[in-house]
Amino acid sequence: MTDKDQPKRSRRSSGAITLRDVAMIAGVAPITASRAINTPNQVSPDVLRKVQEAVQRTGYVPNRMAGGLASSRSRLIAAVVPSTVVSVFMETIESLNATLFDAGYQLMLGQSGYSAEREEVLLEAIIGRRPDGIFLTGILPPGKARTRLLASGIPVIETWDLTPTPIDMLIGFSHSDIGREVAQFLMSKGYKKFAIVRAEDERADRRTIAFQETLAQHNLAPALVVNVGASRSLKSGREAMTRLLAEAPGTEAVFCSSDLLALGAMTEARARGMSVPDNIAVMGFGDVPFVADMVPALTTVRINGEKIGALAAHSLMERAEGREVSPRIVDVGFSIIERDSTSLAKTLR
Amino acid sequence: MTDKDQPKRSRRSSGAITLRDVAMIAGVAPITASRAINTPNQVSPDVLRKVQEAVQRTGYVPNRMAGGLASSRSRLIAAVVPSTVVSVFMETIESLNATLFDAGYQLMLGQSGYSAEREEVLLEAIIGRRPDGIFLTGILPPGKARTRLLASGIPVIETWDLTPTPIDMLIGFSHSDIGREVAQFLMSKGYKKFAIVRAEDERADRRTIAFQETLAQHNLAPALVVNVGASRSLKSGREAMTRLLAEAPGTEAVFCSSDLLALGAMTEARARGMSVPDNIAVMGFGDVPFVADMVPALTTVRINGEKIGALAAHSLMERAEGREVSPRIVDVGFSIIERDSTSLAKTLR
DNA sequence: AAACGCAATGATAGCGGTACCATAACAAGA
DNA sequence: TCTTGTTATGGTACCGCTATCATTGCGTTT
Repeated sequence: MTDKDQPKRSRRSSGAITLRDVAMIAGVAPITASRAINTPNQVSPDVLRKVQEAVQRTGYVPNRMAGGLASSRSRLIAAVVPSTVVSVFMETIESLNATLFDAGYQLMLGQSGYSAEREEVLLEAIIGRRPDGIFLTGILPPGKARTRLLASGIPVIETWDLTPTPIDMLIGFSHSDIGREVAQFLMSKGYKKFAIVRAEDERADRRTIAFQETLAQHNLAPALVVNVGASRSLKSGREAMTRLLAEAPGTEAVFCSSDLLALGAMTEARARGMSVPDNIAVMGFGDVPFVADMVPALTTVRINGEKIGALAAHSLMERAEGREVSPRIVDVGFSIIERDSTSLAKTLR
Repeated sequence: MTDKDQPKRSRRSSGAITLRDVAMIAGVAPITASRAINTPNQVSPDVLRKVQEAVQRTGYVPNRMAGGLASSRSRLIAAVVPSTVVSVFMETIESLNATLFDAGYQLMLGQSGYSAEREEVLLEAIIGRRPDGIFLTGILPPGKARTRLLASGIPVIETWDLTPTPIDMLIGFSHSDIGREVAQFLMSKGYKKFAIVRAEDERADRRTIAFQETLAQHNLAPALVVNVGASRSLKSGREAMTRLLAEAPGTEAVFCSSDLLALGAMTEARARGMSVPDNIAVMGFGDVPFVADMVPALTTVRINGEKIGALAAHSLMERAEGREVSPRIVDVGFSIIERDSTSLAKTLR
């Protein structure tokens, strides 16, 4: 009796409670039950109560795949990050996800793994889900993936960078500005001999170039650049510092591509009996939460990842609901957080 | 002409290329085109070629919502994490996602934010998407959410803990074992006066209890326990160390609930002119990548998060494809990684 | 030659919702 | 009293794909 008491259910059915079941129990048409659930103020209080009771009793959970198919609104937003373990990106994802969730959207997560090839397959998989919006960490260079995305008509938001020609929307900041302002900041502290520890990354490239240009404008020698490749680990920072001290022992200040690299540089300096900042100043990028409380506290560049996430969520939802967003390009800027790792070295005072 | 040349397309259509379009161009029935795409060896080489050409020309991307609805297989896996910025969890998510993606599955990410209430809403939203599987960080206590999940019939995998009564499947390790073995390890190094720095968390609780029991079995005084509440930041670690040194100045070794807390404890100790491990030993939990290369390198408990993620992915996919998984409960264990922060203190030698 | 098996293709009917249009009941304005 | 408008409800036809069950054609078997 328990197994066969619903003879009308086709063998294709998933077996779960459907809107039809709820409607039947409530004694209304399926479409009315749908309205009671989605737009309660369009139905009479009596119907509302009956439907809610039926939902309670059955434990009905609407099938969003079906709803999405019927309405061409998936209430799904896709986000692409290079890696999920880099917390500087995940701060943004966390706030993106939280904002979306509160508005009834779900987040799909994709990892591009810093590879263009993988990113293309990923984007195809994403488009197949028909998300209402796509969040990209970084900007998408011209190519097949970009064309696909453009053709899909899905709202896209690129982040973490600035370009005059985004696919659609953009929330970011200028890496050139950062390079320039960091150089100016360090010069203003009295340093004159610089080094840069950087990862192999197009954005780090632009920061480096702007940094060097600024030095040149002030007639200072170019900074020694140590490229650590794809690795952004603390260990790479230590190795970079080792190379740096060998090649340019007189370096007074080091600008690192990430806080972790900076932490590595500081660790190596200390391991060699040097003091930060008394013998060498170190500056990071990202303002990972814990660098504020280390000794010495790290001077770094802070990006408001939370703001990027929340703004992106709102923009995407606006577009998903058919409204236009303006401006399409938002520069959220950055701030240099001055802490103890860049006090003017005693020996130079 | 460009706007009106498809008079048969209903105004409800999303306007995208559909399987029907591809089939028409290839000159076959929609169902044949579907087979050419999904099970190519079921069609003739001639049909296969024509369909592939049509897909190429149109840039067709199958609508997985429709496919999922028709087949009751969404090829979607949902993962729930307390927070996305805690890299110890994200290491698992990264490998889970990578494994799933290679097999054609997508990942949906939800943040429970350590709150039971929010988790319940989240699970309802997840069930609405009809994922083929659900990955949970931690185990779900009895309650409404657990009942719902059980009723949904969706394969569930709980992780990061061990219990004889999982909802469905479980991949984890024993926190009691950790507490015991860490105590034994530290005792074997010659330490006798201990402290524990812990977050407010049921799992930390079990580690603490086992730790204390082990001390008691060896007739040692119980460890001083400093509870830092919900915060797992470096700053909390520093504050905890401050309290600890005030309340139990003779402490020889500290076991911290996370690597970040351990890092904070070490920072504070150093800031007070103490040496780790010469004056006090510190041990962490999690083996975050960078603690191996700090000075001193941190002794910690390593969980193979990557393995948990990959195993979970395979188990969930097995179940999604209708096969059984055994055993249902897997203990992946843990390892104590001995580094420099727990060498026997000089003063005790 | 009849019967059978098998591979390739197609027709049909959903999956579980919502958009769109129709209808009924009743209040308000002319 | 007769429109007209408004509110609440329902009927129908899809959304874009796949499960299921034909059908066709052709080589094999006996």
